[in-house]
Amino acid sequence: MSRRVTMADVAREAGVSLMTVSRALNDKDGISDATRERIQEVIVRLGYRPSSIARGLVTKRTGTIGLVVPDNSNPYFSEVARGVEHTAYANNYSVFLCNTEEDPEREKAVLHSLAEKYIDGLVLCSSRLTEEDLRDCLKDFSAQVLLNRLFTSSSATMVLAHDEQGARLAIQHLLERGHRLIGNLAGPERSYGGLMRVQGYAGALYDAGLSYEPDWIQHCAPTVDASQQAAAELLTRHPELTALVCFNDLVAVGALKACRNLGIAVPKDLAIVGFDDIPLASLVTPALTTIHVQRYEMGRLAGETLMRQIKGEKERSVHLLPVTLMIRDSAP
Amino acid sequence: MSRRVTMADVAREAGVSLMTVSRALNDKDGISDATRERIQEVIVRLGYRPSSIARGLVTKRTGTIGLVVPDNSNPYFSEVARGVEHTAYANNYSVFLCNTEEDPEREKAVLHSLAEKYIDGLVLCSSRLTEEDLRDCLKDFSAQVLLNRLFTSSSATMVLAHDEQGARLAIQHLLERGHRLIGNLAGPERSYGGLMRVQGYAGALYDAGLSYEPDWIQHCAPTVDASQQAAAELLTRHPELTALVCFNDLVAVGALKACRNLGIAVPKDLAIVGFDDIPLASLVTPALTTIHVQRYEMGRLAGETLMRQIKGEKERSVHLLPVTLMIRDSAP
DNA sequence: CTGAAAGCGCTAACAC
DNA sequence: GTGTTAGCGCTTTCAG
Repeated sequence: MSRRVTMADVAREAGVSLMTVSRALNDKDGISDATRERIQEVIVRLGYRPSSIARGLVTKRTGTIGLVVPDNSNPYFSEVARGVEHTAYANNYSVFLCNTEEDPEREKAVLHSLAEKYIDGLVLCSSRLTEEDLRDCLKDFSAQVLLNRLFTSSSATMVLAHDEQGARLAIQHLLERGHRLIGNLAGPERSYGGLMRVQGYAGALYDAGLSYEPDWIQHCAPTVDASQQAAAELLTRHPELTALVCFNDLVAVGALKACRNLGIAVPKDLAIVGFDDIPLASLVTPALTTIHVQRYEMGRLAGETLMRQIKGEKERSVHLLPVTLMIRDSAP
Repeated sequence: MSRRVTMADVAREAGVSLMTVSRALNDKDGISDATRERIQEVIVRLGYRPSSIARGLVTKRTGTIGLVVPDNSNPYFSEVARGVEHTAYANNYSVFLCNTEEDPEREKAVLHSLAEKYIDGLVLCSSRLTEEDLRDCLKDFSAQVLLNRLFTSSSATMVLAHDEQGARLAIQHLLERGHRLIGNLAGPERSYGGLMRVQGYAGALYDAGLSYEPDWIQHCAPTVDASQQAAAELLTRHPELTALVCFNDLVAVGALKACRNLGIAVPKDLAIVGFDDIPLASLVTPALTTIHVQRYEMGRLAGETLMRQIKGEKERSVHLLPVTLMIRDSAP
């Protein structure tokens, strides 16, 4: 590829000045229809592409945003990402996708790299950073939206699923079906969402005048394998449990597998409720009763919110997305 | 956020010239350790971030690549994306992620937008464009890797899964188990991978001295719902079939559901083989026998290949990734 | 070892 | 309607 064609080439070829080309490009007025068309023709003929790099240098706007997620191959985040990307595209923005792989060092690294790219805004998902590190990193960005994490010591805009409410819905559903001994496969110990979900579990039981054994709560990594083992331990330790709420659907599937091994029939012997409603949830057997989280909508909302922020509008700081109970076969 | 700190600020504060700061930044020599450290200190103190925009304008290298996929929420592509992003990160590159949503117009639009961003390279997945449109779009990029599509009239580098071989493995497995009447839920009619998979199906049967009815091949959209309906039609039309190979795992899951409705026992009455081995495959009941495609590795390889291309190395043009048969319960 | 000058491709501000 | 000048923040080239 030889030298790329520049605005100067177009100007020369069309017999006008740089400014006139620039105006034609940006649909500004103060230019006759004739020249506009002539320039347009030259642009097409030469295959000219304006350089958003050069433009960005002068306008201080790059037309790009950053999206940082723990792992794009996790269906939860890939769906969020699609929502963000969709909104960005609709607003003529491009998005940098970065995976942190749950590694705080890597998270800092990608945030620094995004800062050097002079992105116009940032959507940050579920950060592993301490509040201090986070504050330090975020100061490089003028527009930002935090997902799934409440960041108390900042005025950053946040978009959250109503995790606590979701857990409450799950418990209420089980209580209505007569369950009183409800275990909790609670996922990672230090996840903000996980914490809220445990809070909803405890709160719903408390409100019903019931209590739970701390030992009914078992943490585990949010994967099928880790959960399968954790579920086996929990259910062996507490065979009296008649129901299990799970951190998310993957964990619930692990529990399902554990039950199959232990000869526990779901939902007859044990009811299981998941969380998130990823596509998998409706495809396993028995299909999972779970809490539906609007992941695409979450990404979309984060994107829209960010776009408004970039345009300089004031934003309210917390958006709480409602969740709903999906009743399927694992806890009918 | 006030004005961002620039190299000039650092230079002034450190009492040196712009050039010296630039040299310190880029680890060039011709600068004493003392000044280097002093500059480093000032950089940290001021929170200076070099502008990759300004740098890009002069160096013609932006440190960014583009990744275009049909749909990032599809587990196939989200995994490919993770592979690409991982390699990019390891090479200090950032990735623009774009979804085309299978829309050729949108695909052209994102490619144009990426061209204006002056990305250093492009990974393009499974294009819907005609060869002519594609050639036209690709000429804006100096380094490029095409995924899952053979582009005959170009010297572009390509990374492909061995789709035909995969289909052959599936058929051979079924033949070994005595199946002779094998249907094909063949997915979208105009997908390159789909075409190759049908070719493998036909080829393997032909090589075994067997034939198949054209009517045993039924196309459908690659979703669970579309496939469920298509499978029901096919199996009703041809109850003699004893096995079914499917375009991908989602289609296979649709077939599984159709069988459940029709009272067909899998694998006893009908064996089913999927394709891709997405996480879902091992989690449904019965677990899917399927063809494993190394999606992450595909992304990684595409990324590595692109990086070498960017560095100016000559690349061989076609990388064919091997696939393997995963025997599970749907066709033991 | 360090600095001054020029320029990357574009737009903002002001002429004509 | 259109052109001229200056400059965005950096690196390259050439002097010292």
